[in-house]
Amino acid sequence: MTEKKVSARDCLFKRDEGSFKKSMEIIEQYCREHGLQLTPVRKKVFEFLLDEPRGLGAYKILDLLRLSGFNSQPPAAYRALDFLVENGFAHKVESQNLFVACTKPGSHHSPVFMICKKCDRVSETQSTSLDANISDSLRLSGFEIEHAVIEAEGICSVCAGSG
Amino acid sequence: MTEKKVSARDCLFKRDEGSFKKSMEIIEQYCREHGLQLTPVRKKVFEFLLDEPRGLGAYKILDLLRLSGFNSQPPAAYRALDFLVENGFAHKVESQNLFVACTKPGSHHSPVFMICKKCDRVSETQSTSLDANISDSLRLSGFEIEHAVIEAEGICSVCAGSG
DNA sequence: TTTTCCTATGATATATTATAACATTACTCG
DNA sequence: CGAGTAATGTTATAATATATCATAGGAAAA
Repeated sequence: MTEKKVSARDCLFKRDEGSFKKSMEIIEQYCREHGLQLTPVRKKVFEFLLDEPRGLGAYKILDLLRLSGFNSQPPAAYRALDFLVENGFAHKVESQNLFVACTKPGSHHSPVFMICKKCDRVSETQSTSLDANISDSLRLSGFEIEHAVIEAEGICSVCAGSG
Repeated sequence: MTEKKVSARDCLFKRDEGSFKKSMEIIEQYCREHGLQLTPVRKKVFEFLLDEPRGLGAYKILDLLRLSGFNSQPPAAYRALDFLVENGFAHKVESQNLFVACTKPGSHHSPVFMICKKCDRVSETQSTSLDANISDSLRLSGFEIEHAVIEAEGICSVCAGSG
């Protein structure tokens, strides 16, 4: 109950510089190709998200923007987030009111999240079979899915192993 | 785009008095058997939820409580909702910040919701196979699920049929 | 019965999350 | 240039949720 949380810094796997850079390059290219403006604020917010595997709340992002020299108000953060989410560069984790970088930016999909209660890390899986399963199940009942929110809370493999 | 929404009142299937009464009786019995206090506020809130298949926000519930003669403040509504959710009598729909009565009160489970964008109706399914599927998929990746949020947005069969 | 304890509620304040509305800037394109 | 547009700035406020301390009321212990 009073067990101490594993901080992101302590956590075993660390987002390597390689994948970070790659994500940024992917969305830069995607924006060029689709005529989207990856403005400084938007790019910065995406960087924040890439750098924080536990996800970030909108107001935390606002703080970070200000620390980075932007003199922003709440709408600025939400607008940047709207842009990133609409274009498939980020997701909102509904059960936590928190935003994460997409691991497969630019592809529109209904992601599946695993949220670890110990280290707070949010992992996204591209669970095609899972999606298909849900779609099929609900479609049987006559429901036409446009978007699915699937968020599992529990203990990630790293924390389970170390606990 | 500008299509008019189907109001709950117009909607085809209507919660019949029978199931309403049954749900209330079920939780009354459950509370008796488990030594839980189904106080007036808690009971009233459950009634509100039973009566609104589109779900209710906490502050809407607060309004209804006041209309019913309770002189309540926000914590009163949230406490009643906490009680109902903790004991499996209601659920929170995370993607909508909204609460619904459970269709299988008293059984702890991870429900699956279908939220219709046209009529706003929230339907709960007891998708055991679906749950199992998700659990299996994620467990394969070493994640131990404690709770799953599964919420599908789309068009329900009634609205699809009439549209 | 009086005291104690626990649960629920009352009451006040404030935190957190999110959006509305209108003004301004800056760039493109005719 | 001038009009149109996309993005951002700015102010205000809405909507959702919780912390904290006070009070009440009933059951159980003394």
